[in-house]
Formats: sequence, C-alpha cells, structure tokens
Amino acid sequence: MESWKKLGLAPSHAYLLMLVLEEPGVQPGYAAEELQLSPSTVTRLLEKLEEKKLVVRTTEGKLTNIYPTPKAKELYPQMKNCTREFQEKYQALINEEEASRLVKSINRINDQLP
Amino acid sequence: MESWKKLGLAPSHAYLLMLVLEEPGVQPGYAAEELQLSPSTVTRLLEKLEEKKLVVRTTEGKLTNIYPTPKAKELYPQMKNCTREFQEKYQALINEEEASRLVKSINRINDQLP
DNA sequence: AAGATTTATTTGCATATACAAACAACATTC
DNA sequence: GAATGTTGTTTGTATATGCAAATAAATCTT
Repeated sequence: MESWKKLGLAPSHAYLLMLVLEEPGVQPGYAAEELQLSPSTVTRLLEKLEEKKLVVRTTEGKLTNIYPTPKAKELYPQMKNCTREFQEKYQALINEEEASRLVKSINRINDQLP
Repeated sequence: MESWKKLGLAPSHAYLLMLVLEEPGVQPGYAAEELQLSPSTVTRLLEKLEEKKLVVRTTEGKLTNIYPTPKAKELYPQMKNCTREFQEKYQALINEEEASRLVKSINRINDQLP
C-alpha cells in the first residue's frame, strides 16, 4: 500500500482511474460492475477524481461518460508500476501455487453464486 | 443476513457479543485480536452494545472487563441459530468441498503472512 | 401523445472501520 | 522516587461503502 501513497491516490481510486484510462468513455454503471462496487460508491469516487482533475464527466441524457484528463494519462505508467510492485510483493510473500489455487477456488465459487 | 435483522444486531455486533457470552470478562484488546478488528472498532461496537444494555464494562486501572447482561444471555440461543442458519444457507449455496478447499487455502496463506 | 414502467445516476443518510493522538495506569531505570 | 517508556483503552477525525430515495431520461402501453 506504501506505493500508492506516493501517488496520492487510495487504491480504490487508482483502480477506477485505470479502468477509465483503459476504456475512455466508460460509464459509471459498467465501472461499478467491473470493480464490484455499488453505483453510489463509484459516484463518490468519481467526485474525488474530478476534484483532482483526473477525470471529466460528460452527461448526455441519462448516460454519463467518463474520460481521463491528460494529467491522468501522465500518471498511468506510475500506477501500472504500483500494481506490479504490489503483485511482486505479495507473490514473494505468498507461495505462488497457493495463490493460484486460492484464485481458482474463488473463481469456481463465484461461478456458483446466484 | 436477513436472520440477523430480526435480532436487531449487525453481524459484527453479534459476533462480539457472542465472544463476550462465551468468555465473560474478556478484555477489548483480546476481543480485537480474536475478531481481527482494531481496538478502536471494538470500543465503538461496545458503545452500541452498552447502549442496548447487552454488555457492561467495568474498568479497573488500565484494564477493562466486559460482561454480558442477562438480556444478552437470553439472546444467545437466537444468535447461535443465526450463525447456524447462515452456515447452512452458504453451504447449500456453495459446493461443500469447494468451500473447505477455500478455507484451507486461506488458512495456509494466513500462516505464511507476517 | 399522456401516463406508466424501466434504467442510469446522484444524493441523503447510516454503518463499519481505521489511524493517530490523547489519556490513564503500569513498569523500568537511573 | 522522579523521569521515561510501555501498554490498554478511548476519542477525534477521516475514508470507504451501501441502501433507499430522489432525479432524470428513455421506453413501453394503450
């Protein structure tokens, strides 16, 4: 988590921002599903990201599109680094097969949930 | 989660209360470790439980002991029921071996964490 | 086309939780 | 035994998050 602090972004903000960078124009509802958050939480995260001039929202009718600003684009490589660091740290910490077993278990269970 | 509502207790409150019922006189710090919560969170939960006359705190020196009230003791069977219901619901939902594999994975990983 | 239903987003309010600082009692050291 | 450090608990403040209601736009019904 250390790494994120340098960026001045909480992980949840950063993950949303990366999604916006990877799919410019993405809509809040889709982002909510993708990140497994409620729509209202996404709205709150977007408020913060907008304050920080990292995204802009354009609303047309009932749809809203989210776009990254240039400032956000500059941050992208650093954010990628953070996710990499994070993974490396945890893969060192957690035995690798164990982690992949866990991920598989979780995915299988997820498939079975309603 | 339905089941808990009837009791008027959020699950986290109920789990703390059950701990207190099972180990009367337990201390906040110990409860925090046991429930994997921070001490401050336990304090906040205790405030609520005390308001509802389900526990009492007695402070001597820097130590605090938590005791269940008779009212809490009456609730115990119902709370036990809730945990049972909850488990049954999820074991029906999730394939059983899968769940136990997952629990094992999580435990193994937990053992390896610092 | 007016009214009813559905859908996407935002707001108001509530809860859970933590971190850091404050506090209070105890323990250590010189 | 006064100063310093340690430990257990509580407060102040902040963040993350969700549910239910409000809003607003799109779609369907008749």
